[in-house]
Amino acid sequence: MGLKDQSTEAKILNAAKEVFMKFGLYGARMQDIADLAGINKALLHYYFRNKEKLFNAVFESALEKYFQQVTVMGDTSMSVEERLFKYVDNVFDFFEEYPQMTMFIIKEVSINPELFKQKVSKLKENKPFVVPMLQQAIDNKEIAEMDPIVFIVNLHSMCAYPFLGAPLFRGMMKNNGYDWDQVKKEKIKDAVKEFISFKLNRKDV
Amino acid sequence: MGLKDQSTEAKILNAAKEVFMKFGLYGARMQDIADLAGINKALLHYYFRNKEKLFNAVFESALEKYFQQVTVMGDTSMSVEERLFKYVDNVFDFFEEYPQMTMFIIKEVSINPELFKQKVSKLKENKPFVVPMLQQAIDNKEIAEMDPIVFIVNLHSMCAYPFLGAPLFRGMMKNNGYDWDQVKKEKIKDAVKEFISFKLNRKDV
DNA sequence: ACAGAATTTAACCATTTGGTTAAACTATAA
DNA sequence: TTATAGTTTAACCAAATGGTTAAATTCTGT
Repeated sequence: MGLKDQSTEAKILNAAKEVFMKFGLYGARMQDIADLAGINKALLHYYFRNKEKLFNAVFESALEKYFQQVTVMGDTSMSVEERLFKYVDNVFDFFEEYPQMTMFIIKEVSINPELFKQKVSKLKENKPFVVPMLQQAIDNKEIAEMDPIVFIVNLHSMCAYPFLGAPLFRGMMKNNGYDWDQVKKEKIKDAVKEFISFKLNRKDV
Repeated sequence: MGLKDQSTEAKILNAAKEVFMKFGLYGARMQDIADLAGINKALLHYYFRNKEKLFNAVFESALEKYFQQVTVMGDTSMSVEERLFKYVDNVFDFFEEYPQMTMFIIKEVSINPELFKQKVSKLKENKPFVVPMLQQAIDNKEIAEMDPIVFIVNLHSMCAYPFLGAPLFRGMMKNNGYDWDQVKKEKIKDAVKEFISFKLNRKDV
């Protein structure tokens, strides 16, 4: 590609991201993407030969961003608890910025599981995943006994679902006089951290 | 409608449910629904005049089933903890049977928030929602102090996300030699119940 | 048996959709 | 200036898609 053509290609990718995330591969319309990018269809096909290629570009970028931000946990100088707190902060920041991305990835992988096999393999390789860190801390008696997989899934659930289910929660709470996005921002994260402390420090097993 | 024509209409609805849940309103193809139901397009339009009407039938039925099963909690003869355990059992059963339904409802409401306003109002009216029960138990000092909304959202997150994110979890765990659906079935529910006990019984606040 | 309703089908139709083409415009480097 | 590569557009095209029509078949009660 050229040098200063940042603009048009970026506009296309941003528009495509928005439309694909909302409607998925089959539901998305190339015309809508072109309109949103402020160009016409032919130019769209000039940059990305077809729908599939454009979708792949969007999906890969989404997946990369997702795994990049959702596996970061601070450095080894911190305690396990601090690192998990940091992890939660990262996950929340990510969902705040890209609330639809998780849903998008899940949906598309669910429709076409091949996507996962093809795209994720290369990403996960060199990532310091959370589970080994926990297992090591457990072995060292730094933290309480637990199943690290179950724990990390619980943790991730408590972070992710408030954003995924936001359209429902918003509707349900509005009727009861609550503002869901307010509750989410102010209270959920604290509750998650409380859960972490509980699980790491409990003495009985 | 007729009397014994259960069959065709039911076949259509089942097929439509499957296709709409997978691809959403815009992504779904009427031809695919007809094929899956084993009939042709014209018959499809004979039963449901158009795509929108068919979608509404599916969506309403999904929403109804969802709220029906996800608000049931056993009777008042049980303790709060028992009722919440029962609630978790119900939620798990529901997700086991209709793993895609939550995602479907969230997605469609997210695309068209009007859907929620229109369809949910009538359903939520006469349902004994979880929050008031908790608030009352807190007031009576039966259970520990807590924010019932945050609690119920945490709880629901821990139940729902393992099913919603299953396509991702499956992929990620398979590489590490775990079987996600096994883990989910055997361990997650127990962890959720443990969480309930922790929150209800803790003395420090 | 038979009239009328419900059910089913094949053949169509108009619009939408993904994609192409060829021509025009713009920057740029020699 | 001018040849060249990169960029943009309007006009098209074939296939897919939602939807219709009219005729044929099956079911129903009388």
